[in-house]
Amino acid sequence: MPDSGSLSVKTVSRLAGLSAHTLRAWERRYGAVTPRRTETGHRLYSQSDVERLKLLVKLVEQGNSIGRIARLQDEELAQLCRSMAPERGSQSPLLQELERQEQKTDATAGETHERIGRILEELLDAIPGFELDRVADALTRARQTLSPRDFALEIIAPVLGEVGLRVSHGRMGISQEHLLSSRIRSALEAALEQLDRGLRSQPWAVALATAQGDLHEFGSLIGAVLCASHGLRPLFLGPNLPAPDFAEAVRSTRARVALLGTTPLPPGAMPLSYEEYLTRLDSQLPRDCALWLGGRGDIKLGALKLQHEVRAIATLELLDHALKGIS
Amino acid sequence: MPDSGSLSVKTVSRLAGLSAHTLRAWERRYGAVTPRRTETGHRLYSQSDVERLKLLVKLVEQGNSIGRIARLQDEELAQLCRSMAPERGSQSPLLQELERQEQKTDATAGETHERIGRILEELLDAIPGFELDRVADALTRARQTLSPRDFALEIIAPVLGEVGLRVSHGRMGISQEHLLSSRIRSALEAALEQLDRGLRSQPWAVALATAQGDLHEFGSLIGAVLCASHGLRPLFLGPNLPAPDFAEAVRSTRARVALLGTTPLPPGAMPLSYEEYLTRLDSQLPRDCALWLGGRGDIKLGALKLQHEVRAIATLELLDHALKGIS
DNA sequence: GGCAGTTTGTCTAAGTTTTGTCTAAATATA
DNA sequence: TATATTTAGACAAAACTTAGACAAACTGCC
Repeated sequence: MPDSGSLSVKTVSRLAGLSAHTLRAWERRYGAVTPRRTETGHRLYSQSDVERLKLLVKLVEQGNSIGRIARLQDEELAQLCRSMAPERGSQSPLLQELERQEQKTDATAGETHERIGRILEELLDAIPGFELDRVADALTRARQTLSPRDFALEIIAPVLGEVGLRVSHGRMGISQEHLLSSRIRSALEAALEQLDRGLRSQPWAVALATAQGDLHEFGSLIGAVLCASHGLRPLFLGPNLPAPDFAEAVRSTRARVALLGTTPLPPGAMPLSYEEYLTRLDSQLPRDCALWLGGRGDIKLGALKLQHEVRAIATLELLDHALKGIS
Repeated sequence: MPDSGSLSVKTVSRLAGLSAHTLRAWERRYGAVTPRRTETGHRLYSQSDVERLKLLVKLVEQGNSIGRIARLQDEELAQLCRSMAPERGSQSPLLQELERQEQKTDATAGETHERIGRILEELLDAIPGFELDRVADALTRARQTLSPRDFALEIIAPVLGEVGLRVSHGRMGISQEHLLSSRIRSALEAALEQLDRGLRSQPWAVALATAQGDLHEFGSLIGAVLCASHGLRPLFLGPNLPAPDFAEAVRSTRARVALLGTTPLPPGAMPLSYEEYLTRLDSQLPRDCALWLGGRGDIKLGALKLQHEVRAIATLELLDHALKGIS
């Protein structure tokens, strides 16, 4: 029985460093610890009770309120204790930021998943009632807690998928969709800008766009975030870009990859079919620039004779992997 | 709850280095941080709140005014902090102070105009060569030096006008235009979000959108920024919104004004003409909601018999004035 | 330079919540 | 019997809340 010691109130009070009165009050009011009892009602504290109490005392001394932390699990207490530790005085903001990023990554995998689930739920829950505050909060929180890559892949992509479904089933209005899209786009752009600031002076690596008439920009935008996450400086040219302009941009910036986002579109939505668009793009693109197709656009590559080798990358996960390969 | 510390006002005041009074004033007046609350109303600060506050304190000490920086995003703060830092270290505090005073006084009214001119030039100069870094810097600087209203009216609107001219004259490529638009939009959205955070809990005042088929969103977006600057909470629904959805959104949010952004478009660009669109919108809009038309769309109002009184507001300056009237 | 208006830190006042401490009476232990 | 522990409840200090006042400093403007 290593952990079932039988320490009395007085002993524990001395060991943990608080009065017996307080000790009992903490138990009565906040359930800070729940020692075993003798048949006659006397408390029997264990060694781990003492440890827990010591931790609580320490945290309270650091300014936490006992009523708020008393019911936390041991693990949560330990974590809180760790996160309270860095109380170094005047650090440069840069260092602070780095530290914060470290803190982010040190969340364990399991927790991350749970958190992602919560954020997803929160987002999808807040949309129907125009609760933009909650949406904004959830997005901000997600962007602060997760890496840009995870933010894009684990939060934004699923949300967009679900939104698409709901809209097509009539379970979500177009105005709600627009509102959410707008917020999501601005969050993605902020993430992209943030990453991009770290890639200045780097050469442009991947140019992204969608074809003329294709207004679905999110695929490319997430693609750009992924590129930047892998250290490949993206040139996000937005949706609806004519082939000559795409080629010209690639030429001017000497990007190594041209990534065209594609979507299954009804015929006639685009002034040129994907096949026609690709033919033109192919002929005007520099020789040493790779041509990638992202997304699930309906394209018959077989019939085309293109100079560039074309690589089709259907999903964002595959793109993530492909980028890992060339970075 | 990984990041949801339970720090009290007092603790945070000690950690961040400002008085509890000031801390609350910053929250009340500028929304510098928004801690969670207990059921009884006591504030619960998180560790990241503390980080943010430390940053704010530092920036305020360096001469920034809290009212201007309190609502900036965390990253913007970090960036601002970095950009304030450069020549520190070897200088005496006295010299720093003198320098700061110089910097302050040299920003007189007359120079605001000159500064606007410089930023404009910088922007238009950096675009042709894909110098996105300079573009981003200029935009960030503009957004930090100017009020959101001035930023939108004095910088963004003229730039967009000039860009439109250049594109139509073939003096600017479409890819450059897309790149710039994307940055501008994200800057405007950031400004909007920043303002919006100060308007939470306010009722929705103005709903903005453009008609189905009209993809020009900048007018409405700037309009939204103007609304927010005047304390009128905007609901920016984005471009390309069908009339029923517009009306539904207005109904759900009880917005007092529906503002439709319009543009002179070639016939056939929109599935419904403005006249048809307006007729539908008019019939579905709540009675007590005003209907405003922004921009220079070509609309024959005379022939229409609408229930709502329609107010046409051709320019952003006029909109600014109209908003002043109802705020 | 002087003047009106805004910004901002500080403070007061009155009321609520949290929390450590204590009392009283009953029971247990040694 | 003397000492410890139990419960329930009382109490007050400390801390927190909001609303508003106020003056110093800063702003833009003439």
